Amino acid sequence: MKFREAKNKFVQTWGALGSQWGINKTMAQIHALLMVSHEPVSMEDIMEELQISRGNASMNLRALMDWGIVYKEYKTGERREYFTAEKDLDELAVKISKERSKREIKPALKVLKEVSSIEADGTTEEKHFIEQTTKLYDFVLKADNVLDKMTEYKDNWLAQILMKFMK
Amino acid sequence: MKFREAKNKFVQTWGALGSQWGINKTMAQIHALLMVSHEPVSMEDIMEELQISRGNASMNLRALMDWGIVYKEYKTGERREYFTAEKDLDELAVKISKERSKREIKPALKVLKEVSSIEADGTTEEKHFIEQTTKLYDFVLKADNVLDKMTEYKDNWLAQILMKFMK
DNA sequence: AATATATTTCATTTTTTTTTGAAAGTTTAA
DNA sequence: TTAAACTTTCAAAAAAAAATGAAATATATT
Repeated sequence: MKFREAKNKFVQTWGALGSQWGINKTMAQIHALLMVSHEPVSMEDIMEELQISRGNASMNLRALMDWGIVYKEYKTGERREYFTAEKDLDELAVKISKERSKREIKPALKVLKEVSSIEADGTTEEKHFIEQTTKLYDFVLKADNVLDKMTEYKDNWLAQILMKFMK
Repeated sequence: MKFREAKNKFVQTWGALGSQWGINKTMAQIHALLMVSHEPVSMEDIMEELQISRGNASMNLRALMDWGIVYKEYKTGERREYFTAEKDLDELAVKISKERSKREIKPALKVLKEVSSIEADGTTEEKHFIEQTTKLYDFVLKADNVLDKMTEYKDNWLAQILMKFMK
């Protein structure tokens, strides 16, 4: 396999993986492209490589920057904007975790709290509903916290030991 | 908030959360419905509650069973089939993790291995590509393993300590 | 200020994903 | 074997999501 082929395969695979996890294909592909680029890439280059429109490139780059995993760069003497991806994978994981927690998990937790707090009228049906949604709330909260701590302490000694332990 | 309203809100929220994570809305809604039902539910009931077609219900129930998080049950003397969800949340998490790993992470790892194994020709561009995809491979592999171990030992002493530590 | 270069926005189109529903298939029982 | 009760399948339709492209906007240069 040659470089061009490998690069293309990587971009396609990363795009497909994104789709499966609820991230739009092009957004994941742009990210993939920037991740393996050794120097900043212009919007023109991205459009060319991925064969996508200007509007599409613009919108997905904006989304990636909102996620905090792609940065804009300016080259002196050039008007054109360039882009780079966060290349530190620990940092990338932290940012993705934080964003997904903020955008999706936290709001879901709020709803779980609400619906598990209704007054029980005594029927088995309602009691079971409350019990189950309460358990779910506790579980999701715990998972969210573990993830938070794992990313927070990603490179301190405790985490290192834990990681080794778990290998 | 009354029971009916709360139940509906929960089902809608779970459906939306599913969408955001690449699981089709109806599939997540059926799962939500079964999770909070104190007794087995028939396909007829699911169609009625979620206002969906027979084909849709059938296909998504099949998918949920393929994931191993919904079970079929037979009531003696009845021909109709009933369904229940896995209600143990630890077990649920384990099954979802395992399936996603098998279906999505493992194949992605295979590709990462491939593309990071091309012959470098010496250009900075190619060297950077190989370096970055290799790092990504190692990272994804490590994350996949940590998740695997976490779910495997979910209720043994070591995990308990780790969990406490991380709280 | 006028021009040139570049980016963003968003109504419309295209693509992808999901849903429907009716025919085919299966199972149980008389 | 036939019929009744129920489930699955899948081509077609509908809905949802993503992409396009041209006008509007922004920014730098002369």
